[in-house]
Amino acid sequence: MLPADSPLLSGLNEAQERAVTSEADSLLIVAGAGSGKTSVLTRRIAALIASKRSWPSQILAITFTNKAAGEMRERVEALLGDVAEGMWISTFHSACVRILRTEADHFGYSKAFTIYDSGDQRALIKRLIRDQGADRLGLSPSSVAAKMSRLKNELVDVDGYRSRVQENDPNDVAFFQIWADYQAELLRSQALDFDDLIVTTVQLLRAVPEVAAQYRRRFRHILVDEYQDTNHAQYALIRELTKPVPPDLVPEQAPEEQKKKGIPAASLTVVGDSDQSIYAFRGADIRNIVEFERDFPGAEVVLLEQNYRSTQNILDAANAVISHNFDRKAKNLFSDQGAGDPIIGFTGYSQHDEAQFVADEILSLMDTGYRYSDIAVFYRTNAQTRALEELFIRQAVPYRVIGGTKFYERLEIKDLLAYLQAIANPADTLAVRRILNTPKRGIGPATESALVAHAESTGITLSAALAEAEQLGLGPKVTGAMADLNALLAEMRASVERASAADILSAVVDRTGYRDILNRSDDPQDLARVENIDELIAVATEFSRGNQEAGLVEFLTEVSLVAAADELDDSGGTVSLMTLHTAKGLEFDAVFITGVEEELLPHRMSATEPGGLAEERRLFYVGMTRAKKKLHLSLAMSRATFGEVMMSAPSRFLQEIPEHLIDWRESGLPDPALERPRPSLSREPAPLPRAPREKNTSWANRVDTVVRDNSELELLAGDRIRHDDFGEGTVNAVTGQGPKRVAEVAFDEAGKKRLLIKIAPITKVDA
DNA sequence: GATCTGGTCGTTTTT
DNA sequence: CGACCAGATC
Repeated sequence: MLPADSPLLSGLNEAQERAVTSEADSLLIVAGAGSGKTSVLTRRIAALIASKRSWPSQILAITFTNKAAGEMRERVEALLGDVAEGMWISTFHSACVRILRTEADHFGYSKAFTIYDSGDQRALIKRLIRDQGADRLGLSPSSVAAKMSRLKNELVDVDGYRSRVQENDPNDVAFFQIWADYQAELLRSQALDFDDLIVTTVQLLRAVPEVAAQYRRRFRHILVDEYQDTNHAQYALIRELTKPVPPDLVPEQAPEEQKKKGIPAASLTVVGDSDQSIYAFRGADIRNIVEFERDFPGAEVVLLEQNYRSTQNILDAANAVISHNFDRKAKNLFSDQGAGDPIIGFTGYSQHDEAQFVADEILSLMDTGYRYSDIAVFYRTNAQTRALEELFIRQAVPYRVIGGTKFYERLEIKDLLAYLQAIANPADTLAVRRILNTPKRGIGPATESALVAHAESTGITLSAALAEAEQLGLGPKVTGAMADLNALLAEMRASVERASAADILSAVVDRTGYRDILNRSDDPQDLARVENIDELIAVATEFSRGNQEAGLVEFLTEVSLVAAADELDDSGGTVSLMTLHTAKGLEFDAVFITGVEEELLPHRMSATEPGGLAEERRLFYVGMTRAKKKLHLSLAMSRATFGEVMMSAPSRFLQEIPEHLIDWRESGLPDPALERPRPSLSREPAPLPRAPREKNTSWANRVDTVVRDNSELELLAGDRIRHDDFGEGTVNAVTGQGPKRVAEVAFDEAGKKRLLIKIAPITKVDA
């Protein structure tokens, strides 16, 4: 028991206090958006330790991202000091990797197994499809990957699927064969894909009772965040870990009483909100949370409804939207922060116009004391970043795209990581294949085939075949190239035990000449690649410094499992751009949700899926509830996709928000004759965009195809300039250096803008 | 074996 | 419109 005046309880409301102190064996915390869930979870962990109900090492907490795990650890440490040392706080995937590396010999894998990301997976499946000639059947890598993933999430493995194959469906037969080959290849390469990490852990716990007993005995308190987004395999994992240990499996060194009576099941706390379930497409099963009380009889349920994040206007709008999902438990978030500002709505003519609105609003937020890092822009699909980025660059809005084309997916990064993987795990066929001729050393497809054939016929790994390259009887040049590569790999492997990941990486970059080759290139893209390589080395150096005892394998694990949200950098002065999915669990003072249009949000693809519309609505709800003070909803009347301009209609979700909560803004009209858009579908037509304010010339944001370079243009505060789109204005200030010089201009009609001078379509006007 | 080019295809969402 | 791939050419 905690004393009533414990600092762990200070400032909590009654429900939160119950959630922190409950001693129930199973506890479900239904935590509405912004209800202080993270705080409750960290205090609950701290309370378990402070009240001596648990040692830190007996705690396993599962979070959705590595970043959330890191923050939770810090907060527990802030409450208790470094007793938090032995706790496991991590994502499902990281926890599984940790178990699997420790127990590798129980399932025939090396501790240094490779984790294949979706790119690796795709490449492998593609090769297998081609080998089988199954491409003509309409089997695409993505469809095969999706089907495999779906089955794995349901804990169906290749053997289990064998009896379910539709023999009269050639498609299914081919799929089965590809899947079987895929798993065989992964085993041969000592590799696991993302889904395998969970599945294999479940299988391990089920197959080896001694191992299961060991973890059940260790983890006495298990806490799972974002429980509404767990899939069946993750659910099964939790179930396995929360089973009691029978007396005969209690280890020798355990206390007498445990050996006599066995060890009871661990306590389980799950936190979730079915209104925020947005991952059904990757197997998340909302039933896991809905049926928690049935699965864990006697469970205590705590409902957190008070919101500490947003103003009441934002909550009213969000509540109104989500209430249109039937089949949900009624829940109404409330706040004591007052109504706050109205939500701002905007209808643009194009995505460029919409982007201009976002940029303008960001600028005016900055004037009222916001920092860039307080602001986020959300969208449904990654493709929507283009228009935003284009404009942000031109108008010098510092931004960062979270997720998107991930750093670790870039060609040069994948290449170098493949070296590291091949060094750590010589069996990794995919990695060895990738580096065979990267950088170019004259080992082409023919040589590769010969090498693979040699490996397969003699039953050795591709790495081992490389060491026997002279037996292939190829030309001296190719043979020499293979011998050189082999020597490099052998030398690096010999150093794995003593050298850090950063040292090995640097050695690879130097010895392969990878950087030198890029430096000699005249392609400007290659310059960026060199920078990426240096950044990778910096990441590795930082990792090695922060984790003294960790080596190459640990580094590779870390980079394999980074989540999009992990990239978030809240110290930096940048606006964050991300998908609505990535936004889950985050909060910002000011939020922009863009592209609130039919076909986009809800996305057209969701229309055909059962429950698709409801999930899109939850997605919109998640986005809205990220905002603390300012919420902006914007759309474009037309949107160019595939180079074709399509008209778009306002999202039906806008209809669901009470009119008085939104203050609609209006873009300048390019053509007064043009009918104004009405963000309303049927029912009462909402009196949306009102009459235009003053004449506003800021609509068009045409991409300038003329190569412009104003680097030499000298500008000073007070100068008058003319801009192709915005007309004339006065320069208020010039900041920045060289190509990054920025002019702050007050335009006579278009208002205040920031412009990247180098590329701005401006000329000086004589006063 | 490397590079170029024309054609195809595609956009949900992610660990 | 642009990324990516397969086949043709040097």
